[in-house]
Amino acid sequence: MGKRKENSTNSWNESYIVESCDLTYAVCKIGGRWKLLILCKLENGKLRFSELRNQINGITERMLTLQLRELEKEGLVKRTVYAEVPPRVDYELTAIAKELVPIWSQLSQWGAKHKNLLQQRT
Amino acid sequence: MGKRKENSTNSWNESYIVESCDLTYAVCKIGGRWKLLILCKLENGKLRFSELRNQINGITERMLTLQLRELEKEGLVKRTVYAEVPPRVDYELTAIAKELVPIWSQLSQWGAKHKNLLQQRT
DNA sequence: CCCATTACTTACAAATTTGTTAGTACCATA
DNA sequence: TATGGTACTAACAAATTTGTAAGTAATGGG
Repeated sequence: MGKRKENSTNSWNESYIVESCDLTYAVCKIGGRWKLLILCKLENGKLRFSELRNQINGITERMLTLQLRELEKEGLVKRTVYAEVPPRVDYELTAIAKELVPIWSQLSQWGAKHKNLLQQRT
Repeated sequence: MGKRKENSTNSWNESYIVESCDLTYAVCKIGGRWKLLILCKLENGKLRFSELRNQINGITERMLTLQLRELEKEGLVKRTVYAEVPPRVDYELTAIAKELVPIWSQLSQWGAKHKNLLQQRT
């Protein structure tokens, strides 16, 4: 009983997103608990799975895998598997993901500014 | 039995956020299912509660209230109550929220571009 | 007095997202 | 033959987020 939810925080109804603004679409791509953190770490080049795991405080292997899979599917991250044992896999930003870098640096500055403002009020 | 989760998608542990990057902090402020949609609608000036409700497809009054409250608390939206009956309340962007506008327009362009790329692959 | 209007609340239920724990495969090395 | 390192998966449980449905207050007009 009760209708199905038609959308959730980060994986809405594709049709809805596509109809609505590109901004919402964009934020979906990088939203969620871990995605931005992962993308940030890759900003300076390739990293292996284990390097990512160690650099991102608190992430579990499961979450890292899930998020990397989504990022890959959405074309933000490129995954390379080397035919070695023990396995070696690395991840890097795709061209379009790199285009986000200047944007998120602005956003980051905004964040810092906003944080200061809020602290002053307290 | 199982530790408490120390963070959730949009309302993590303040200390963790503050320690970690400003980018993550910023994305938290505008993350979640509805916040950006609300902020976008306010881009061109004040709107009443009911106007927001009508312009945002699918939002419920409960969610609109909750999100507006958070945005207000975080200094992104200013709420003005008029002493009238029936009640009249309007919402507008604060100065710091307006600084986001150029950023989200870039993000929006990125979103459009990314959407095209993905479609070409299919 | 009764109703309409607006901007909310409240209590509850469901869905989604995340976390926990325990595996798996592969081969090289001891 | 047993062990170790790497990059995962799978099953389950818990937390968080969102939705639903039903109120509430205040007052002007009929």
